[in-house]
Amino acid sequence: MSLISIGKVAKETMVTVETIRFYEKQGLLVTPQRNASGYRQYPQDAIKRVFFIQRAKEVGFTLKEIKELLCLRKKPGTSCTEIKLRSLEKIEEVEKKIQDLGKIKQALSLMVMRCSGSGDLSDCPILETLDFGETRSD
Amino acid sequence: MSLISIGKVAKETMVTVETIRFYEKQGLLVTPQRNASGYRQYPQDAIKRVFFIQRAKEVGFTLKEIKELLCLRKKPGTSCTEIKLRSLEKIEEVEKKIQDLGKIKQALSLMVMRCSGSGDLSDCPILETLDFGETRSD
DNA sequence: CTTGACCATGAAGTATGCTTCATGGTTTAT
DNA sequence: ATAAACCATGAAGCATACTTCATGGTCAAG
Repeated sequence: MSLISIGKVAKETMVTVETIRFYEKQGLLVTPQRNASGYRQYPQDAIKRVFFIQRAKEVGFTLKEIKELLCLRKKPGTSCTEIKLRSLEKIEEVEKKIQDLGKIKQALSLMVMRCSGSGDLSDCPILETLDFGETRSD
Repeated sequence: MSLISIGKVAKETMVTVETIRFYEKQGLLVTPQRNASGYRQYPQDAIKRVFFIQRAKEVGFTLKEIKELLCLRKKPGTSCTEIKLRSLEKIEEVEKKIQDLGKIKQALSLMVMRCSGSGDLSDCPILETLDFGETRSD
């Protein structure tokens, strides 16, 4: 039940109050209640939401995409089937990112192993060890 | 051996020639050889490099960070131990991102399951299903 | 009752990552 | 030999995601 101030949300999530107001303007945070003097009053929920935004940002989602993720919900006019479909699309996106990261990690690991070994690390190890396999030879 | 033009690199990697020149200016692509008329001549390698940049960008690395990744190499003055250390740091970063993505995927999957079930998707399913567990109650 | 910490708004400024523009030389096919 | 396609440079413009600034109201402590 207890409502919290914008400063509290900012402190908990380690972002500035300006950023929170910015997210609100961009539609990522629902416009909160105001108290008598016009101060924003957030539900505890808001903290989770800001954390989610931060995490999603760190893995390459834009604010627009994050908004879409946060808006995947049942609105009058959207069918459950539609939400399901869009969620599945998003899951595919996420899986693609996980794969990409896996490849980057593999390349880095290989480099570490080479470093430990007798290897001569020449020009650009990360590129040598890295083969994404998309060099079309047409 | 065969060198390729900037246009070829652009076509293969599906970025614009301007972007490639921009990456060069930012130090992400090594300044290429020039032919008699001043045209850039890239090794095949450049294509891989641009692909790497694109992928790293999609998972949330900035150009500056990508440059660091691409520069993890043996330069006179850097010890193998140092490269190893920095690589291990990068691996941790990558693992953190993979974890974050896993959580986002989990939340999305849960939403899909709810959609399939009899569930009533109320306010914001992604937040309901999502618990990052970092709501400090101090 | 005032000082410092907090809140509000709107507008302008900044960093990143390109994109577009203006201008002009090169190469290739007809 | 000329038009279309490609290359070059530098400067300006643009979208995204904030940050800073200017200005002023609110509130709790001493």
